Amino acid sequence: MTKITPQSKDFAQWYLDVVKEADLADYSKVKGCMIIKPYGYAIWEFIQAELNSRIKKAGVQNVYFPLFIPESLLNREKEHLEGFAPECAVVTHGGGKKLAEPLIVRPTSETIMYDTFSDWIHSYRDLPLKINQWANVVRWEMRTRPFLRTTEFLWQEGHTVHATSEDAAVEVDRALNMYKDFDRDFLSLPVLTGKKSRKETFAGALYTLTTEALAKDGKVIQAGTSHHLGQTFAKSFNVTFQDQNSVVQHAWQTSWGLSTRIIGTVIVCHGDEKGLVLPPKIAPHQVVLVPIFKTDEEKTRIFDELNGIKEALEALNIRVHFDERDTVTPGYKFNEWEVKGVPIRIDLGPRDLEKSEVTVTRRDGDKFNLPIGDLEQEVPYILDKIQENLLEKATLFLKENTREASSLEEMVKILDEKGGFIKVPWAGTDEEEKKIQDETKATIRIIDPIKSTEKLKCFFTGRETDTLVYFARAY
RNA sequence: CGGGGUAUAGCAAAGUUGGCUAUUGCGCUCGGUUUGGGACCGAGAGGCCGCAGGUUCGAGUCCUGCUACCCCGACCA
Repeated sequence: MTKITPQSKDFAQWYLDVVKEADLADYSKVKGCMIIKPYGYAIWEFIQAELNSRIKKAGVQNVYFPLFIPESLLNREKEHLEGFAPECAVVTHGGGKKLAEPLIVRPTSETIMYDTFSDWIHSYRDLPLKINQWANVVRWEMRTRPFLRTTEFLWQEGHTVHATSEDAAVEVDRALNMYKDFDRDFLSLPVLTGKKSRKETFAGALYTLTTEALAKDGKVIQAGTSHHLGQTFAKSFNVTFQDQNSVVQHAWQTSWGLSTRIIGTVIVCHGDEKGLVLPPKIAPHQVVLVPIFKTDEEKTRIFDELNGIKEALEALNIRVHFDERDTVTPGYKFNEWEVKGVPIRIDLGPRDLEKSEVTVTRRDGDKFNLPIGDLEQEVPYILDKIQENLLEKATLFLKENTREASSLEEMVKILDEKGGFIKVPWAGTDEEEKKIQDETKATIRIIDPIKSTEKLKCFFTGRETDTLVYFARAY
């Protein structure tokens, strides 16, 4: 593994090294597509399971819609089409024959779902409709990186339909807060949340809310989004209902999603010079046991002891892996599990055994000894501590790297030297935002939901404003 | 799609003005010694030198074309 820190200029290389050495994913034969390997997929399964349960608690049901979207359906909503058409994969042949109508491999499922919703929804009694699907989508991106941006990726997409704009807005907020809480509680990731600027809003949406995380190289990454779709799609797809007064109305819709990119986000936010660092809640192995011995007699005693520890910890629902391999040395194992980000390593050798102790190494810091008898009490506590500590460190990093600027020059200076978020008063137009992007590569990541109580001067135009925005360079 | 770069074993590389059986390290297999921070010795297996043409007695090496991938931009979750 290249010995570069996540803060260094070679961050891109460090990232690729971590993905490879931690055995998360491989390249495939198709450019931009990746093979998610067992260790990486296990992480995704923990993310899925937890988020799925939170989605269901919100009264949302799972469904599955087809991979293919008839071209005419995608064309139905103009803004949406313009946003996605350039990056669509299109199937023109099937069964050896040219198709009468090309099929789009879904880049997202609004169009195919909403065409069906128009059949499902007739009355206000059919609302709200809340569904979600776990699926793969394809977007023909020009530049890809494992997890952070791949041609095909996995995600969940939630889609809800409501009778009023207010009801839809509540759902948009709920989804955003679900992501925010999930990121914090489960992934130890603090995120900034707020509205996207018009330029960054989802194609066809009224407005887009987002969660933005800060990577260790000072760049920012969109981790999950929630869109208020207004009645745009409802009008294009005839999603209508009769209200209590027998009046036919267009419905109000939302969509929200979180993808495998979140794994990349965990890597760039928690990783260090030794490799991956996993929050315990998504670690495939929360504890790895490494035996150290010379003689067969020692091996027998140490294996017995470790098997006992494994059983005791597993009874507490802790995911334990006993590394029994005799083909590699303990030193090799130490490094391998560090690269793979395992939260706790427990070593047991003859010296420890004599004192009825084990050597415990925390991936996020200390190494210390513990009496074997204390493990059942201590290990769950240490796992919690690691989960908390990662959040604390990331929160501090986010705080330290969120700065203010009073001019464009000052913003660029900070971005060049340190990166991070730059909080500024803003009254610019879409064109002025584009101009800043062209000159500085920074975009408005979020508009602060909290308005200033006093009048401020826009850092770029000098115009009066009460709006604050966060600029950053993003992935 | 623009700019730059690279294609030699699973991975990383060397290969001189064209010359003999294509080399080295890591990894892999077998045997032995090891084992508290990526062990050591010995013996092996593994190659369409990216693809297609051309020049030549002779091409990994020179020429032409193609393709793929990587990096930097534009596009994006």
